[in-house]
Amino acid sequence: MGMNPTVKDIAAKLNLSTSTVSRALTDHPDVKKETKRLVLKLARELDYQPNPIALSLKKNRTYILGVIIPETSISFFSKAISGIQEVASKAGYQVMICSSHDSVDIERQNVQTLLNSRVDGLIISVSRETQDVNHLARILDKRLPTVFFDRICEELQSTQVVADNFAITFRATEHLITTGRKRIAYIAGPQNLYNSRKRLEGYKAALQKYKLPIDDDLIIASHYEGENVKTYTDYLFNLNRQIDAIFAINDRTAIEMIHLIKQRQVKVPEDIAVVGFNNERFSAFFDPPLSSIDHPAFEMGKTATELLLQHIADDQFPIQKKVIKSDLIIRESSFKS
Amino acid sequence: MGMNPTVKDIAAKLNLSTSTVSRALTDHPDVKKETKRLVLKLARELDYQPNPIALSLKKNRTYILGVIIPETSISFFSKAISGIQEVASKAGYQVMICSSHDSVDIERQNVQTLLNSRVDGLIISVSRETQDVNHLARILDKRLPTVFFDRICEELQSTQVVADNFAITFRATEHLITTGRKRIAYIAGPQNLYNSRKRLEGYKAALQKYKLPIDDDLIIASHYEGENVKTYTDYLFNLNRQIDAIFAINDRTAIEMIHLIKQRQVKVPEDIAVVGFNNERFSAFFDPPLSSIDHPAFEMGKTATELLLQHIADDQFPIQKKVIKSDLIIRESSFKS
DNA sequence: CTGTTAGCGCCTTCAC
DNA sequence: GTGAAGGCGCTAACAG
Repeated sequence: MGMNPTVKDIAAKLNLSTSTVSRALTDHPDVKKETKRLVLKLARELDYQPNPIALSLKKNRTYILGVIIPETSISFFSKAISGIQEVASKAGYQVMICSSHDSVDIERQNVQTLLNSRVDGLIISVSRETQDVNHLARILDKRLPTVFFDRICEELQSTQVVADNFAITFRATEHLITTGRKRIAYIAGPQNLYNSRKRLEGYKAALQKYKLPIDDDLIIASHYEGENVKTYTDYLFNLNRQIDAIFAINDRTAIEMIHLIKQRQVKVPEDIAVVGFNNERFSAFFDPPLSSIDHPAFEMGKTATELLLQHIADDQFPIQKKVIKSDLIIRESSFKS
Repeated sequence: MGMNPTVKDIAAKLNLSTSTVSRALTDHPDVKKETKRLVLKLARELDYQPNPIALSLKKNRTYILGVIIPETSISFFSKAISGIQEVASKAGYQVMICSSHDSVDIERQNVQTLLNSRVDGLIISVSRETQDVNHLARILDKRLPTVFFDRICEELQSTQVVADNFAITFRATEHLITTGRKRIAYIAGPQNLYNSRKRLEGYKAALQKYKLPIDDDLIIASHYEGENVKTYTDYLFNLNRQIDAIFAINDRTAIEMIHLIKQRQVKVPEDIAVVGFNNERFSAFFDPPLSSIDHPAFEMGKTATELLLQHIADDQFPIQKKVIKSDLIIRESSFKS
């Protein structure tokens, strides 16, 4: 094994004490210029790197941030991770990521794992199953700096970073209404998730504003990644309610629905307008190009991390609720001029 | 701060020495049953968790695996990460991920960062820019267990996990040829990457087998994520070579090309057949559904990690080269029955 | 300016 | 069975 050199090794070769070497290495003023020069020279030659484990033990800080998200391979979260990494690494922090796979049980384990690892702070987006939040409350009790993002827990007093869920679905629904749609189906996410609730509220509020009826039959509570899309689609057509628009909780669902709608010889957007959510990289190239909502994943990750670092630096840093703006991208699936 | 209890704390409360407590906690045989019971009980009450930092310092192992990949948010790599995490966490390892953002300079930093963090092993997929591999050779010199996957370095003597790049492009090209295509354009990845080279070889070999000419004008060396797709497409049409098929290095490029081809009133697959690479989640729902190659990302991540863990457990474990099979998924963009 | 001592939390001889 | 001592690598307080 190419063992790493230690302060002791350097001290021995130079006939110095470890303290002097340590001081020279950390640029302490009380070291003779010549001594410092020698130490630094040898350190470079040996490719000395301070052992972060030893430093952690001493300083009781690991310079590691823990992240708990439902799934690394979901595009929203993988982009958020990019944002988290960017801010963290600039600040000299490492990141340790755990996926809950949308299971509370695994989420509980993740919390335990990261607490055991003595991370300096935590960034969390809760699982789809999370209702009981005791394991999360425990973190806050320990006063470990923590930021929730996207899938937050409203009942927990902590810093949060969310998208403008209500406003953006309101705006997208309004877009459908003002372009002449009247019976707009809504494929909702699981209603225990903060996001999904707020988004559904935005949809309903827009209908109300324009005095359109809220028809519960047209609201489908789906799972996250568009399972059973065929079932929903068949259901909507069998209703015989002459729906003229569909607003889906994610692009995956929207795209599969368009596929199924076209198979029925129904036209998009002429007969049915479709809007998705997430603005996936491919959505612009569909036929027709998919209107969607740009969910600011990268920026949410960045902001969450910035806030977390401030909490770590200052334990008096006040709790914050940050809202990141989403963007409605109108393409041909919802409106053809 | 909710300070974590230590062995010392438990020892003090029980009027025992730290050694005894330590022994009780690690289930050492030389401890009186009653003593052990008391220690375990108190440990549970205080929610004692051993400090992994201290353990690391002692054992000179961190139980952390380092991962260096080009970009967390590219779907292939985010799926590979899932596979890595799955195996690692089952074995009690944490994972520390760094993105090189396809830059050698950042990759060098990543190596340094992870070496400094004293990870127990390393999983690497090199950046697009990586030509000089000194920084990677250094890792092997240190005898740090390391596995390369997908984007490997052929010149480095180390364990590797790759897809059957040659075989699968050969097979896809053969599929195009046997369904009647003769002038097949190929959008290649950067040729310094192992994958891209092997794939291009597979394409050429298939043409040769069927005695079709290799026309360099039809081979375009692109970047990873389909930049300049419009330029390539215009170029191919302006060639006036009557191309009847396109094999693209990724689905993103394939899909955008189909979009552009359709705008020219040219039909897919009747006039031009298209095959992509990666089998993205959306590709089945395009119009027409995209033929693609299923690149076994998750499994490659799993396999790489399993091999790494074996290297860590046994430093005599011999170097391995594993090939994971890809799958050709034929949909309507390449063949309509 | 430099060295000695002590301690971060844990485990592992060695001694009784 | 149990305790005391020492050390993993580093730094900070205390002496000179």
